[in-house]
Amino acid sequence: MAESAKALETSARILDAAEKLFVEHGFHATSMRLITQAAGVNIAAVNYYFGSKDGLFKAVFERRAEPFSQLMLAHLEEAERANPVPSALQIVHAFTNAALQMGNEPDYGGQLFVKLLARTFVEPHPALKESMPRRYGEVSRRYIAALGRAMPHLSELELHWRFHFLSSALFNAFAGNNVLRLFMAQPIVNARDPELVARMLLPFVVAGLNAPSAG
Amino acid sequence: MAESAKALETSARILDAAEKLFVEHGFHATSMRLITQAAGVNIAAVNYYFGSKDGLFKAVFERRAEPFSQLMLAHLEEAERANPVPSALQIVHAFTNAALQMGNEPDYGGQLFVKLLARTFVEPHPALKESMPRRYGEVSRRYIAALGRAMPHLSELELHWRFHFLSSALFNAFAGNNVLRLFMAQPIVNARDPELVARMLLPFVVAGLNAPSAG
DNA sequence: GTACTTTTCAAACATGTGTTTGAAATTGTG
DNA sequence: CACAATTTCAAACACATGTTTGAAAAGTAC
Repeated sequence: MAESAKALETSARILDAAEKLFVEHGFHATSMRLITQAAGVNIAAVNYYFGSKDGLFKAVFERRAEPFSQLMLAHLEEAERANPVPSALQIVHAFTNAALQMGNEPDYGGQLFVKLLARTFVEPHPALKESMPRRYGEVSRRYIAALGRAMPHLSELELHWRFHFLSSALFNAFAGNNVLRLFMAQPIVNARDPELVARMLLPFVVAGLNAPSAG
Repeated sequence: MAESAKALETSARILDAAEKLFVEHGFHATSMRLITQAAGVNIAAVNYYFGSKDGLFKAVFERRAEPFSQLMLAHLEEAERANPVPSALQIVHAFTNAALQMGNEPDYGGQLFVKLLARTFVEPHPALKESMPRRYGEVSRRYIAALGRAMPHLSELELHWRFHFLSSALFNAFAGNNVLRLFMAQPIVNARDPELVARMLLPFVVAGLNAPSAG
């Protein structure tokens, strides 16, 4: 039962390298040899510690998933303590602050997890099908409920749509997926600076949330 | 120089199958054998007609890129004929109508191209680095300019940000990237119906565009 | 019908993939 | 120290990958 410091360090190094490479190139385009080489460990170490490449991906995800969900909840609860019925702006702030804090604290893996989430939206991985809703189901419901109190003119269904658009916008923005870079040779927006993204995005999504019903 | 009907049919079948599979599984997770099997052609046919897998991807993209950019331009120009200074709503309508029309006309490949675009935002392919800005640079500038006339209170930089958020939201929405499906077991939003998506999305993005400056 | 080009095809190519093996090295324990 | 469990490692495994080959088939032109 000896979990030596060295062993912990090895699996952590693998997780760090894999996280970075999965974000950069995606799951399929990242080979085991690339990961283990970047981590400076033997190629067999991944299977030794995580069973398989799929197991590694799941482990990479789960290391950040719980802290981030707790961060999201904590910021929402803080907003609700300050104001029993927080405004759309305050709710979005809770969301973005969670993402920004995740990016700032090195222990949470920088911006990487948010980027990984954004990637996973368009490239879902079977290994997450079960664990993610279990972790984020309640968080999502809490945010949607808060949005419902802030915008009572919207139906339950439309609230879900708004939350859908909100998350999509936030994660894509923070992930730095620069749509314009595909469309224009030299886009003048700098989608890499999270603080700037948050400042630019805020008025957009808050106004979107407060918009009248589609009817 | 004989371009027989059979040859045209073969390359078209490859393009159709590849387009569908690239959208479904992404570039790296789609093998040549899967493509050629789905198209009912020999595996060597891809290299014969398109040189390589990368060449095929580029060809898949370029078949739809020009029609879609022309559709986007045509709808914007139509809006500007009806009203010299179209509102944000009318500009977004031009955008969404182009996407919807692309989805409805079978000759344009259904919704597939929009989905492919959305995928390519997070998983850029080197083969498109040059051709896309050449095709969509002017279209983007025209839309941004139109947005600038509709919202004169925004700076050039902030206009680019708004257009960035707008395109991101539109493409992700139409691509059916269901963020909520990763977060909740049974999301009640149906992100697969383009008409419904457009109706739900419209008030959100229009209000977002019209929002006051971030200052 | 013959000569030529274009297209198809099965087979093989070299290389990359995730994974397993079994022994060596290291670490923890009595 | 000696014994056992844990961790590392080079090598090999079986298989999948994109690509190429060279001959057979189909099509075109005179």
